[in-house]
Amino acid sequence: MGTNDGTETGAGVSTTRKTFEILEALKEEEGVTITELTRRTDLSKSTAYRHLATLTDMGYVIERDGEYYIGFRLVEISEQARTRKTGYTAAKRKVFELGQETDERAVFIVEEAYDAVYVYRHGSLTNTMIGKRRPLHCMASGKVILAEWTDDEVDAFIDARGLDAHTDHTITDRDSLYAELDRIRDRGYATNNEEFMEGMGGVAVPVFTPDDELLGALAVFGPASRFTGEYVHDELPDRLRDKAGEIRVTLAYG
Amino acid sequence: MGTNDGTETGAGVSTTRKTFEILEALKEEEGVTITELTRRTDLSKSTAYRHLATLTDMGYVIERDGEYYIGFRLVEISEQARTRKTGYTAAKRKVFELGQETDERAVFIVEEAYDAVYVYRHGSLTNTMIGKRRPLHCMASGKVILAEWTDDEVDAFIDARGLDAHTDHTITDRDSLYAELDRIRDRGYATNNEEFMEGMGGVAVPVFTPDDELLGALAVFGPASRFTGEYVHDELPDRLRDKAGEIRVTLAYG
DNA sequence: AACTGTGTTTCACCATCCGGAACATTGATT
DNA sequence: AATCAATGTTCCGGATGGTGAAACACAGTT
Repeated sequence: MGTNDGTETGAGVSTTRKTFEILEALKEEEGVTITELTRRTDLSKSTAYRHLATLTDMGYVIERDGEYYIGFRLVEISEQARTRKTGYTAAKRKVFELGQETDERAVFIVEEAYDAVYVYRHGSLTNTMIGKRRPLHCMASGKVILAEWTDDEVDAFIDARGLDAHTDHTITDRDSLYAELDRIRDRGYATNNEEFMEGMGGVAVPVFTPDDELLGALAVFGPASRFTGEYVHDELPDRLRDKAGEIRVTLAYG
Repeated sequence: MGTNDGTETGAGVSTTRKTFEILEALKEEEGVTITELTRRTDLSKSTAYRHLATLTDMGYVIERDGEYYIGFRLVEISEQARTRKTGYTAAKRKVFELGQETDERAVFIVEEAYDAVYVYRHGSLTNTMIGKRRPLHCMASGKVILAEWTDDEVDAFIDARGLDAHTDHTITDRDSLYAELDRIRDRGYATNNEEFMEGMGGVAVPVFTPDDELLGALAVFGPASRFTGEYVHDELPDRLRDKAGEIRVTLAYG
């Protein structure tokens, strides 16, 4: 209500915002000292100190040699999101199998608040990526999810988030997106033609529960040079569909 | 300061405590409604409402059909803990290999604030367990970590947390624990003889970085009936040691 | 010994968090 | 339809307690 200038203040508890401002700052670095934190955020030193004291006291933040880290107690809370639906944990195993069998990076992705969120991942050395959020319209997984929505829902998404270009190949207008979604509904799988990042390709299929509720998307991705022809249009979609089906079966029968 | 009765209030930001009281409550259930939350916590309805509004606005909590859930944005933060050290992510892969090769439940465990914390896990259908905390003195993994500590450090742990009995087999006195730790240092691995839960056995080895810093522990566990004889004293320790060594090598050379 | 950069503590002010109660809304029951 | 119960939402005065500036303590450096 009233003027809505610049930064959306949002209603509610501003102290809580400060707390999470600190946690987000701790997330970025390996280990942060108090004064470094005051530099990065616009909190006063005593405020940062008091908040950190509270967080370490509760165990959500760990202090060692004057440096502060995110503690594992937060993992305990956040795991609720990843294990909420039994389908998610079923997908975890399939992601690993996919990664091993195809030798590509494999992920299970879910939509939340109009973002594609990495829930499980396999492949490559680093597995930083989990929890990261990507725009729906320029990911194979995101498009495969959008393809399951009604036109109204897709419209609402476009209105809320827009269709920003990430590369020259990104779909940036409404009609092209609708055409693409139709093609995806036809084929049963989506591809990513360097739409999010130059040189990166991918394939994705939707994952359904036994009662046909959309659970998320299984996807593999890698260098666009390799993701061409029947590999990307036959072999991978088949394999992905198999795994998605296995998740469904797992959910139906123990 | 002053009277320190019952619940340790601790110093700091009490609003933040309320926020996490809510998050912890959301963690327990599949989806919580506001009034249910006020029942479970001793927060007034308007307070709960205001906090939830803030948290959903920031994206840490998701609201659907009047029910509130932990959001994936918390995962993004907490992953910092799990990917902080490259050794952790190296361990992730080895845990999975262990699980597949041995067909037992395999875990990578780390010590934090005198608790054994599950960081990665493989095996069995549910993978709820990640982030969970266990007492150090009655887990194979915990004892293997204690065995790397100095006597003073172990004493401090005992003074702080005690040696509570979880089963008839739990080590509950200081001298027995010291004897056990000596045996572990000798052998290079620890076993769990139904010390945490009746009928459950396990084996663990320490994981070191290239510069001999203790990273955590690799462990497998399962029914005590199967965890006997040379399986638990030769085969599994050998296999675990191999994997721990591979983590070390991975850290040393890409 | 002076100095710079830390972490820690104190303190008075006033922002803002709180809880009760009123209001809105939904859905069930008669 | 109308009543009722249960829940979500908003409002508001009041005091709780979070806040920033500044003082203090401490370490390492020049």
